[in-house]
Amino acid sequence: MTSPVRVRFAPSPTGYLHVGSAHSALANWLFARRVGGEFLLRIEDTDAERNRPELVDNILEMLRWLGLDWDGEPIRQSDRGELHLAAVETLVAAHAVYACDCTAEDVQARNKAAGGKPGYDGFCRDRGLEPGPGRALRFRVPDEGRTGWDDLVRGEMSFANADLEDFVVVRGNGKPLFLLANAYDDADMGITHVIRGEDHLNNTPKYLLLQDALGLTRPEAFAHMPLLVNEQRKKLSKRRDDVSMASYRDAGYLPEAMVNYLALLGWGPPDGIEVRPVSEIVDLYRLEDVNPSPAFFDPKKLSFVNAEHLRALSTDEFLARAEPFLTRGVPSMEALRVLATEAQERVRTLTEVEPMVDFLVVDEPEVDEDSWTKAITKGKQVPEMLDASITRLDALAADAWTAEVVQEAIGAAAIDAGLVNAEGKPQLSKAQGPVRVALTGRTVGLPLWESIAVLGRDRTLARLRSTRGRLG
RNA sequence: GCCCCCAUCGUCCAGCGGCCUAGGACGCCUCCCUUUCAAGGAGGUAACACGGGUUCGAAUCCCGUUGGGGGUGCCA
Repeated sequence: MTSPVRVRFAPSPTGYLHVGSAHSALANWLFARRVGGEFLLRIEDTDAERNRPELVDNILEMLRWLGLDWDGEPIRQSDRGELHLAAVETLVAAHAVYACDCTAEDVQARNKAAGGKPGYDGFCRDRGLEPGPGRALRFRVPDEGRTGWDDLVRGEMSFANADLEDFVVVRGNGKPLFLLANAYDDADMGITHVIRGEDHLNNTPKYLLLQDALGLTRPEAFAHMPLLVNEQRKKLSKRRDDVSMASYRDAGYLPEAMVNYLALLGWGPPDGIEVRPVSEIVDLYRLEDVNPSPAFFDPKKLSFVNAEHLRALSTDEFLARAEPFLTRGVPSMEALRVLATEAQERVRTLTEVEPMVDFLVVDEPEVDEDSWTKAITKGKQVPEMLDASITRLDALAADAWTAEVVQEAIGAAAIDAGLVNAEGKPQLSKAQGPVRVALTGRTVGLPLWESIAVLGRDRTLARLRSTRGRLG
């Protein structure tokens, strides 16, 4: 009987949660949820210099937003200092580490003299220095043999010990380093599968050697996830790529769409259906099926996936999600509901809802210059069309103001204005241009008749007259 | 430099020795539908990096080359 699965996401609060870390977190979460294991959170905040506590809040907030719920309380690595120190004692007692007082400059100078090879040269290995202030502790890496592991994504992996340098485990100030804290905590917390980014691949043999030296149980397996890269094929970096999760949330992306898209990076469902509920992805996702090559984070496809999820929402749900993005005012729910399904079909992000419905809440529509040029300045029979529209619509009773009636009126106006085709039918395509710009300020938007119906008789006529007035 | 990883359309994924004249998706292009824009429908564009093996047979296995990336901290 194998032990129950337990995985962890171990972010370091040195930056906001970005799509790359979220991708790793997701792989952990999907794995744990499918097999009924535990998904733990461990904040790796041992570097006091670079830690920003407020970033922990951001990381937790974004994980919650994505729906990647974790089990138990987040563990702070900084609370585990004593355990790490005890582990250091074990290493010292076992002679697995030795003291070293070389400075980085010393090492570099010797390397230069020796032919320019970077890395530690083992200078202090046999000097028998006593551990003490200012002296780092280095791990005595075996000269021979290989250290390997089972990698769910990449198969059997192994490194020659001879290629590993004697890495530092404890700083000169007595503070244990990431490698030690990480390897120790994973074992101590009973982590069975270590799922992380490929950038940790080179750390893994050191990690394993450390656990061996401490007499700890190694994880059953690892999974080194493909890196997410930008269009230059470089690892996504928070510095140059603006990939913070919060910025996507604020740009109107749905968390389920983000999760869906992230899952598609390095993996594809067996039935080829890419856009689907997260619950289905939980059932289908397999680390064994993850493609090990780096994947480009494609905003265009994210956009498509988001649009699909947006359309799958019920009207009420769509409105609820869109509401926080209506910063210029929220039209009445009755008004919104009429246009909601139309808007839902057209937007790719929630931020795109506002420009489609803001004509309902502003006093005067903001006129888009290009739209004005296109439909008014360069339009045909514009004054005639506006005049005819005003006449026809003004003739309608307020209680007969429906999309159907409005459509008929505009059609009649088009005929009045001479906008007819060979068969004498109104050219609605041309006729609606000036009217749309007069009412919404733009040439593109939601279906006009419905928009007019919702805008109401008074405002519609007022805007048409105002625009007609501008033409002189 | 050294170590390591990766290598199928522009992008993501499928393919795990014959079903491949390589499939799906995004993007892009054309057409249809149409009150604008979308959505939808129908088409189209486009890839196995290269060279050696292994095999009756290779996109699939092995080796090399090339290319890309990651690591190489008393950061995580």
